Amino acid sequence: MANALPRNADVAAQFDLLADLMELEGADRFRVSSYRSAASRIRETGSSVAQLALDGRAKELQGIGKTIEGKIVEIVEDGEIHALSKRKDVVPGDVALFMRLPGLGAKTAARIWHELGVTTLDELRAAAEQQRLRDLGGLGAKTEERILKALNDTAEAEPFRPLLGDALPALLAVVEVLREHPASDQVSDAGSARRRKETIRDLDIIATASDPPALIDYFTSLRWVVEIAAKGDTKATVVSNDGYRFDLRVVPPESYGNLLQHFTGSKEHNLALREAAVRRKLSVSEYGVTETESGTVHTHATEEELYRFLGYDWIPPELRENCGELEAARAHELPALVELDDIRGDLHSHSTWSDGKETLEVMARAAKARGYAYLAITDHGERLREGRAEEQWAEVDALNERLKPFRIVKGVEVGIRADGGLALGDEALAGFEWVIASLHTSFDRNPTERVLAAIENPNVHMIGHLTARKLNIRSGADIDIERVVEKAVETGTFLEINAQPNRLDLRDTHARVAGEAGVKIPVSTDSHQLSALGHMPIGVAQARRAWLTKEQVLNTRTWKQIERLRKR
DNA sequence: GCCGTTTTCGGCCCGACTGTTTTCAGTCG
Repeated sequence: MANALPRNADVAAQFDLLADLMELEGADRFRVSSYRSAASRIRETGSSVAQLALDGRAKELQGIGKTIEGKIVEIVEDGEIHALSKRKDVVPGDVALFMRLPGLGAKTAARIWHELGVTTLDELRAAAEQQRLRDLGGLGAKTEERILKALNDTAEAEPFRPLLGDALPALLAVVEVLREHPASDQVSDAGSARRRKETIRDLDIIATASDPPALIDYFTSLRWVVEIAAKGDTKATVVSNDGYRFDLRVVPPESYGNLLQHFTGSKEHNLALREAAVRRKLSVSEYGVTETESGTVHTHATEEELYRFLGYDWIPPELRENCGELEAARAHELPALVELDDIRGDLHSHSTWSDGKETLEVMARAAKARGYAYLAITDHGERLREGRAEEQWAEVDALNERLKPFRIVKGVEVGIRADGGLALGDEALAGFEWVIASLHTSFDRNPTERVLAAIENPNVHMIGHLTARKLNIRSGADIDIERVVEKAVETGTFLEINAQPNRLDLRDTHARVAGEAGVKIPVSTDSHQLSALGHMPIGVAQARRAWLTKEQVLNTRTWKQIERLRKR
């Protein structure tokens, strides 16, 4: 196997660090922000940016030009950006960490370093404790306190971000409750949760109201509120008993569109939107759009009006990541994204025949009650040896007779072993109607090669949760998405979006690469219990973030249609 | 350093908050 190329996340980290070090040196702020925006573009790109740079094609990405492409090649060839290696020799290691402390930026960090000679976090703590920071003009007691608090918080820092699948139902429930209050008019979720990003920090709500203080009062007195972090006439922040921070902003109805758009983000989307507007002599803010020359301010009651005023079609929140949606919206070429109602069945689930909590019948009836036409039961192949598969099929046949026209599909999920083989032999697999192959172990052992071998197996219809990542727990196998997608297209193998809240795997960027290449993508829940069937909406949201249409999502079809698309 | 429906040069989002200040720089989202 060839030397693995650096991952996008590692490439991005080098540019972020380079930006930090240059900012500490007082470099031109636009150069610094170029590196930052390149880092974020690299992080959000599905395919290997290192490979793109080697092919001379990284320049095609927004915000990456000749210079940065060259620096990516330096990473591939020498392990590190040359300019970064050079600066690391100049700037003491911890000084860049000063900047990570909240409220402490490059300017202050550089002054602490240069004027006090403080170069480590320990020295910084000592300087704050000994009240030496206030010797610097512009810094006072408050700053010292804040730094000490930040240093203590960092010690127990958890990188944990709540999962969309956990937080979204809570958010939507609060939106619903606020909608029902007599003082409210329009209420919407906003922020990264509205964009259905896989993890979130705060839960944002935007509302208009006939009586804003009444709505704020109601919001802060809901029974699950355990802390009111802030409360004013138009804005409040509360913490719920399950630890989520909810932010409610009540805004004037005439600029509801402007504010909802602003607070939905993303930052990158808004930045690009505003830069494009500036070129046309318009200044966009959360309060409206100002004509720079005349000073005339236009407000918009809806997002549709705002986007139309700026020359765009309305952009679904899931697409607002500055990954081509603005250009597409201007050209009226946005895709018609798949919707939850398009889903006709679930192709990945477990029962008590393996590690599921519910019987086959309970799972099937629940799927039927959701309005599905079919459910693939895909218990682990390791548990269906020695005649147990045939026993399960007899039960399936009997149930199908009773539940028709609903259909339980005779499926199986087989592990891809460390040696690249599958947990069941070809003869056993051939008996199933629907075969999923998934990585469950040894994620570091040639994961791409093993997945490619599974894809080449004529009995395997779909690869489950491609990277096997677990959000907040492990980053998942380092899969060469390009090669996997190419092989999947060639063989007619499907690549799943697994809707489990801590998987969402394919991730959005990988699913987009796969979809563009022509892979059909099933969205499935991998349910091990009844409630998990309810994760379909976040799986569909993930598909929407990947720009997928109904046509590109496999299980918007009847089972008969899927049978015809399935490889032989 | 990037980028172009006024530009291959000369620009580069916008506003709120904070702390330390008498008018603003730095930081943040």
